[in-house]
Amino acid sequence: MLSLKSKYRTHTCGELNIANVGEIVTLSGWVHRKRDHGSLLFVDLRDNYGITQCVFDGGDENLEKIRPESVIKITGKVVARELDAINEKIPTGHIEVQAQKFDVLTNAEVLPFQVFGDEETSEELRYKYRFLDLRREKLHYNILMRNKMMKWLRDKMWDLGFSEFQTPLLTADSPEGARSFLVPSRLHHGKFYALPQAPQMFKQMLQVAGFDRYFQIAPCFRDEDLRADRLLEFYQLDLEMSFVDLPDIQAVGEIVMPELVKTFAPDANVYPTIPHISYDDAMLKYGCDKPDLRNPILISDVTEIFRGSEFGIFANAIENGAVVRAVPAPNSADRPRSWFDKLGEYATKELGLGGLGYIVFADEAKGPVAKKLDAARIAKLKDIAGNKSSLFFICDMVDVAAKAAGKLRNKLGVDLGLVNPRDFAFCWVDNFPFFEPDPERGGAPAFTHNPFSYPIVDSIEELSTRDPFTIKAAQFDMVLNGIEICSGGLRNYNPDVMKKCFEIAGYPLEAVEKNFSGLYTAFQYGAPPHGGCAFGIERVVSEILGIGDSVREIVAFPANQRGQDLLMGSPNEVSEQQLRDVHIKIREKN
RNA sequence: GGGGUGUUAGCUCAGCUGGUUUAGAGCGUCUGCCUGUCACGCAGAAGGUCGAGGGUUCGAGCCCCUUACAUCCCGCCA
Repeated sequence: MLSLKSKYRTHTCGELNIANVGEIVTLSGWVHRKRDHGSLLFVDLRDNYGITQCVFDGGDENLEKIRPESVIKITGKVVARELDAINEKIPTGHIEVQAQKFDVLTNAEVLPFQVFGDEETSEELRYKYRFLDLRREKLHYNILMRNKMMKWLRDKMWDLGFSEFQTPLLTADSPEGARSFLVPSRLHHGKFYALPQAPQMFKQMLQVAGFDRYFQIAPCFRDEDLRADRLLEFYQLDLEMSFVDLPDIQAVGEIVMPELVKTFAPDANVYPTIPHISYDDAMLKYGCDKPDLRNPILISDVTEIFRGSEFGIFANAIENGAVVRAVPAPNSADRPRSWFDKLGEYATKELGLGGLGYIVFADEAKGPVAKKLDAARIAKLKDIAGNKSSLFFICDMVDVAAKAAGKLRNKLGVDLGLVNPRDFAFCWVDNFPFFEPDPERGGAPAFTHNPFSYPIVDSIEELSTRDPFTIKAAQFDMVLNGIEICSGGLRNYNPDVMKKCFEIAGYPLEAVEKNFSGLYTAFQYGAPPHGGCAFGIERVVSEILGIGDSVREIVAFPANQRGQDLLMGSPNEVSEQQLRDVHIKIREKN
């Protein structure tokens, strides 16, 4: 490693210990904290590597005036602390530097918020002064951990035999998926580049070019509204492989992801197996396509139990095509009435349901729903719930009921303390439908995922003749603790199959050539069967660091929720000349 | 595009049913004191258009309307 010594320091603020006692050292760093005792003054000096206490015996008027976060250089002698003065909280706590002289390198103004401590501050202020925010212990640590994980992932991919590539950032807009960021072209009047939503077509092209195994830690851009778990620009561990089947691709995730978690979260309890769950099963049992397997609650379909029952609201709705989903709440029978009322309020307010029926199984079945049901039906429901538990019912059309049940399942998991945050449960979700009904086109088939994935059929004949809604995609997601961390699959590398798929999805044949011309052309000249996937770096890293959804906590310079960078002032206006150069005229706001 | 929540000192927040004179607290800042602190301590001071505008009222930080901004969610998206 390159030496950290310079004219500013002989050591860092994190390395001095009892072995250095007696040495004359020079340290440089930020004034983390001052404790002024008059003619005795303590300064905690901080740099990237740690904190060292420096003592000024006799005081110093100039130093007393130095504000926190000023940068100073101190020279002095390392001395052992008295036994009762040792600070076990920091690695340098057995020594201190008896300062002999100091220089102020730069002064700090009064701070907009404190670097020391962990007082909460608004995002607005934190982003405006991100350089201060990044000095704070937690964020500084997060960023460094992210660095380490990136290197680990890169090394791992090399070790697994992948080659690393870079692909263009100024590329062509493609019609699928999210909205692209556009960059106007100066040389080509009225034309635009698009920033890639993912290097999808390039990585497939590299397969056609015969590179066999590709990876890239790729920047991706999507011009969509933001959330806590979404960024305008984010990174994917993107990979693609030739001559593979689904398990060959998934093997990468099976090897890399659990090991990454174990390496960087030594206290983690990583579940030993990674189950495969079909999309249909996930929607039924977990009420979403990204189940959190740490939560033991399983949703059941109880439509048949309520069909023809005395509970008229449900029975009638079932006759009109609704389903009933049951969400058990283990060991909740002795919860007070208010607990159930609050969940009812959650169901109507947050989930938009008409109400939330439930039965409490405390030896007897209790609640308004139970009164309307006969003993046989009650017994079946009790089998699902278990004694000392309660069972919540959601009755609606299948999609609505499934999703609402999923949200209730998540809420119950948290409320009942069933989810351990240091557990890490991976799963694969697969067997996605290839087509879904498009309501805007009268329920005609449309691509469910992207048009790149391969339909699971044996022949073009089968593709042509089968009910399109029964066809599954060679496509999978990897899910960690209820977070979708990866999406991938086998690609549609066969031009004839591709054309047929577009035809079923209602596109004219020319659309294939127009929208995917590069790739479509490439496939005319011998394309290997190939597939791959991409892991969302920020999501994985934030989950490992235990900061959950808030993906911006591991990005050094994130945009705020409105896509602005308050520190650099982006997006900003440009000069008339710059607009002219790229042939742009700003429209009136409409 | 829609909805929830919020906006009071530099920061984090309290402020009751609309009525205690000068709107409070902690942290920070400034001044003074302090030789063993490590969230140092003690004494004092400065610091507020209560987001903005309008309305109701004898009286508004508090109620109503408009608006701006922030944040979270839905749509959208990975």
